[in-house]
Amino acid sequence: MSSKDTPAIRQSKGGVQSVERAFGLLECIANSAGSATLSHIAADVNLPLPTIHRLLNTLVNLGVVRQLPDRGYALGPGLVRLGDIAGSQLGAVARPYLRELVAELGESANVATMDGDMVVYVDQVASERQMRMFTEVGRRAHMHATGVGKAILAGLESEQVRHIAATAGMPTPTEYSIGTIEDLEAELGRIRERGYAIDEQEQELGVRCFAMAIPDSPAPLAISVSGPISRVDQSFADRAVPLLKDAAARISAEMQSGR
Amino acid sequence: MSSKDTPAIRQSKGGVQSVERAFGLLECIANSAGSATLSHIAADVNLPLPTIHRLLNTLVNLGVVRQLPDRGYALGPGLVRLGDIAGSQLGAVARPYLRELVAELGESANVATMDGDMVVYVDQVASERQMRMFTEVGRRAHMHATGVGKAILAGLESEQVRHIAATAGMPTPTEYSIGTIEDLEAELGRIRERGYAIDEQEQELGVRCFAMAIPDSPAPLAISVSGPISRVDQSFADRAVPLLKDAAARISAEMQSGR
DNA sequence: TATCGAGTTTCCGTATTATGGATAATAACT
DNA sequence: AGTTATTATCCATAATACGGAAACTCGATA
Repeated sequence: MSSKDTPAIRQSKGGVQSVERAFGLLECIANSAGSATLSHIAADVNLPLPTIHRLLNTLVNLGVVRQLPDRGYALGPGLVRLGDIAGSQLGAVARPYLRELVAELGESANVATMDGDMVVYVDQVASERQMRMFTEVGRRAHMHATGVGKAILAGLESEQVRHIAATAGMPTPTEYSIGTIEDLEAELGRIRERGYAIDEQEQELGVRCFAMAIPDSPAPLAISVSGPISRVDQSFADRAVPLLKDAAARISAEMQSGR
Repeated sequence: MSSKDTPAIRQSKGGVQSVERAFGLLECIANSAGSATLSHIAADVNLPLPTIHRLLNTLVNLGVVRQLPDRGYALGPGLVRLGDIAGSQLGAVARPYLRELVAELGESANVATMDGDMVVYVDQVASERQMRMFTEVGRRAHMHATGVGKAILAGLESEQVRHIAATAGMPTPTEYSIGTIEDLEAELGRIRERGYAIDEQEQELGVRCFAMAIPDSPAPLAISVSGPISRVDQSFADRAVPLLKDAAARISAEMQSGR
């Protein structure tokens, strides 16, 4: 698991050193499932102990890191709050359009963004149906195995796609999931051609999903509608695709205008 | 809305200045719904423009802040990731105990923490039932209107409770919700006496919930089980309360030991 | 229970690093 | 086009974070 890839701490030219280091520590703790001890952290990031200790103290005072009774460090509730707000703000623009989609199509709609090498669902409007698709907000999933993920990947360079697949791996949650880079690239080609992605029971058996990337968004973003294959069929697609396209364009426009 | 309370940026003795400032900026952006412009931020936190600009640049490079086409700043996807991990790590300790609760009681179980003046659900184990309680992980709710919230409030000072109620407000989602500080304090008294909180259709009609705070946890934490009033009745309570109590104690113990 | 050692925390002189006034560039407004 | 408000860049200054060394704490071992 712990690959050599640990990028230590990236020092960009005009950046504030201590801030970059602080987030490096957060990343490090995030990667060490549960808690991380001071020396454990010191082994990952390449910094002297006193420096790490001082930074961590600052973060503890800020509430973004908490120190356990055994002196280990873990991410704190302050981050939950910020992350939650960040997610809702990302999703806020899309929310009304998702509502429209749900109202017109009767199936759940989602927005997701790419973070690192995975997709994170940032908002969802659930359908009123009894049996409905449910995706936890904040949930992370592999890009190649989701509609939104593939839609986003289709907008990236081939090189970047390969890098993502390499670092995140390509597990196959179902027998329909894409398992090789070759298959993925072929699929991305089809997506670029037709303008939207289909998740054909690749994430979960019995679930079909139509997804589309938001063009020119500040952060990579995609929307989708999904539901059981019995309801989400060809005639559903005929209705859904134009609506998705329209929604994506309007969300994009609203994002450009800044507000 | 914009009260004088803006604490600017707290400079604690042994803290790293730039890191504290950086998180001050994040807080500021979080409070300004949507985007915040450079000068808008400068008005809130009391810092010269170049300093803010440099810090923001650093944060943008780190991916925790994104800059919109209109040059406004908003929280970025990096925070979604960190917040998500922070939440799941907080919940990770509780997860196995939640599973036990669900297995024994057949209803959904939750963990929530307090962040600022609201509760945030950090994890949930859903029951297998068709009709089940569903709470989105990461969702925030008012303290006074939820079982977990009231359980946490019952462990705080009266003064702090009043402060929270004042800042967050006391909306009443249902006709059963608590609407005044007086009623809330009386209810908290009852909770302290009996040792657990009941949410009696206060959050959503038809839903009853039993909640208990985790004693001596590093961050305020509470667990709960909830379901439709038809199933979650007195006999359910008789079975649930001892189990809740036991689970809370064991989670507490595990948290103390650090791991 | 005494001794040891890994891991953690505090101290403080140093120079590296962030700082912010001044200025230039850019966008918004009239 | 002229003007103002806002944002971005420079760079000399000293304040700030830095990290070597040493004290301390805790847990393990004899």
